[in-house]
Amino acid sequence: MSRGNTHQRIQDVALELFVAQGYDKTSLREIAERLGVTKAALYYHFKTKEDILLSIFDAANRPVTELIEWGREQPRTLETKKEILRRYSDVLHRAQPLFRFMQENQATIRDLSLGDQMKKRMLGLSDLLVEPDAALVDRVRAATSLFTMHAGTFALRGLEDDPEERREAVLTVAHEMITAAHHGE
Amino acid sequence: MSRGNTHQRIQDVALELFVAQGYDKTSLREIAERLGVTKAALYYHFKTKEDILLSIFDAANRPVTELIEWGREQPRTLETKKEILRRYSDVLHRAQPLFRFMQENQATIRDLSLGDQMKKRMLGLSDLLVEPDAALVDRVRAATSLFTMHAGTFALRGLEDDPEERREAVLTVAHEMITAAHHGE
Amino acid sequence: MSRGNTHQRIQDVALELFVAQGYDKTSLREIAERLGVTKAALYYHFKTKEDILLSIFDAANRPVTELIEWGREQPRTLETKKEILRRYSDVLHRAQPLFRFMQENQATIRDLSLGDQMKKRMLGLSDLLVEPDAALVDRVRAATSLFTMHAGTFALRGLEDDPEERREAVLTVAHEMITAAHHGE
Amino acid sequence: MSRGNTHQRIQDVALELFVAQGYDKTSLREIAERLGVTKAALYYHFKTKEDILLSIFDAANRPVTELIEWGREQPRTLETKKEILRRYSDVLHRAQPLFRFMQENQATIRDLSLGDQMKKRMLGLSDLLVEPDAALVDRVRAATSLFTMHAGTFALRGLEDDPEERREAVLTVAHEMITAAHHGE
DNA sequence: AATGAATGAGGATTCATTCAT
DNA sequence: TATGAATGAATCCTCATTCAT
Repeated sequence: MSRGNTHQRIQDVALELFVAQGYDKTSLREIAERLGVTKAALYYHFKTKEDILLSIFDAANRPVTELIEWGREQPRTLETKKEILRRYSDVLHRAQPLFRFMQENQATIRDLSLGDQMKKRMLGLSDLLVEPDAALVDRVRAATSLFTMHAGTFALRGLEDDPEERREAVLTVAHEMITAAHHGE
Repeated sequence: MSRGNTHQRIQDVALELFVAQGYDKTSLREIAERLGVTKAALYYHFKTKEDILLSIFDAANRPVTELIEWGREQPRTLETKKEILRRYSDVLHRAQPLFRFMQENQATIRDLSLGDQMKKRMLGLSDLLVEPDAALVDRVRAATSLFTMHAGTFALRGLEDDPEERREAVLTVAHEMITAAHHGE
Repeated sequence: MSRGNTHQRIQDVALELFVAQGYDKTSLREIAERLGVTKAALYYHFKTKEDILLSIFDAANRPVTELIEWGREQPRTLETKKEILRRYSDVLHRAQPLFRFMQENQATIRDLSLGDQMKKRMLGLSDLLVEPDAALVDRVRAATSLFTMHAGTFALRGLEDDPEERREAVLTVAHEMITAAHHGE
Repeated sequence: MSRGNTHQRIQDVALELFVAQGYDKTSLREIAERLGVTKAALYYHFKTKEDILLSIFDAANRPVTELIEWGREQPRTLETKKEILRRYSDVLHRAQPLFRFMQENQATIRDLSLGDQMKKRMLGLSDLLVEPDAALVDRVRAATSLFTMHAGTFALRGLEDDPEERREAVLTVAHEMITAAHHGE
């Protein structure tokens, strides 16, 4: 029953606590206690606290990477762009906790090497949505279509609706933005 | 010239460091050292570390409060809404460091009583931009117009342009969103 | 009664424990407990554990530095060399614990920046005792005269005598060596 | 080819690291990693960390024991004493790393039961070089002749010469000391 | 002959905070 | 208006060691 799943469990509990309290305010003691293991056990599985976080990221980042790769092979039509946003919406919703964590702990992430990784990923996505030499307004539109989806997933929880409905609304707005950006070109 | 302005200087240095490294990773020792005073001196001026942060917020929040109050007295026309976004853009740019800090330290802010304050402020603004019973899409549009401006101020720094130009582009896009939201109603 | 003498007391107790158990095996907890203070108190007075050690060295190294300076201004006669050894013997006996510590913790000292310091000091002394271009045997003799005194102070405690007598015997032998080295030149 | 020689390899790597970094600062993890095995594997071959060190000593100590035994059977002439120093020089140079380790980690060795062992060995050697009831100066001379050789092997590396030449010079000086001690009797 | 998983004890260090002066 | 001295609690991390497999 202890078949290498401790590794997993650490990641799960860690993410849970990181999301609930922030990375800095979550101590390894806490993680260990929740798991019913010693702090030292964590260090058997991960070299550092940062390492735990990185490993979680790696797992959750794969879908985004795949999405970017997929996008690169598509024709750069409006329909493609919409599909990308659709898929990104999916990814976001599937790994909600992680993305919420990223949104709320930017300061921490910045100095954790993750900063660059994330920036690159975002730029990679952006590049699929507008030509780099597009008009400034259009580039803002494209970026905004992405941000809308992030914001819509985490920050708009005030609009206490059926989450699925909200998700669709957000996607609609994002599509509008990308459509405008596309025609601007 | 050093008459009671230590209070000020503490706030300034603190904000600077909070922005640069995050709240959690900034220690009182650091702040004190930069100022050439003792940690204990900080405690003469502020009751706790959190207090320093709160005092900074209070100062920077007044403009937003004023904006909301002003908005409440205006007719709810599209032109008013645009003006609100224009003014909010101003506020954002004038207090950039603080808002950037808020953006990057959401996790910290959340448990610091500031969370609620901020949420209320955002909702206050939102309420000026859409009726609470508007269609979901329109509410998303309104929220997005605000988020766009936040994102545009901090996160879009990759689009290395003349900042003034960028600010205008962002405002343009925000205006588009609020216009759409307004007509949807 | 708490007049800045804690700094002193820390150095004293630390040296005592470092000598008795070695640097690595002496924990800050131990030092603090012996002093009836908190570990944190140590950190108020010294930046790191290494810092405590360094501060002790600085204090004890001054006499050696002075001796070297004095030696540089003397004529390079045999009598001068003997006087140097005599004075060095004094220094050694006055700061016995520290020198014993150095002798027994060379491995530790090596990576603690102290290594170089010590090497330089020994070479400085050596240079007063032989010309750098003297015959190899004579250089060995000079070096040995110094080592004899170190060994004689700490390692020869087996020869359970009156320490003062032993010290004189050691000095005699050292003098013989330096005499031989001097005539060899 | 990997038949039971792991035992050996552990000793080799351990000594190498002990010499390079000191006993305390060398962890079993490090040793294991260098060997490409698990820490647990070390425990298959040795009961404790200390055990590894002891086993290394045992191997290297035999020659000294043999030298002492040989010395006991010889007539106590000056020539014998010189020969003992000559042979000791050999032993020292053959097991340089180990002896260097002992020199630099005396503090550690002291509490590791090795302390007594070493002390006895040194006294055993000493006893071959002077009568226990000789004049104090002569006993100091004898002890010094031994220390010279230790110092000459490790600490005099500053005198960057041909090592073989240096070794001879050191032996010459040691011989002088023992000669003086012999005639003093 | 060796591994994978874990532990318990302890290490140095940092932090926000307090209080007498 | 500040400082000097100190604390208590917590932090991340490392280590030698164990044991079932």
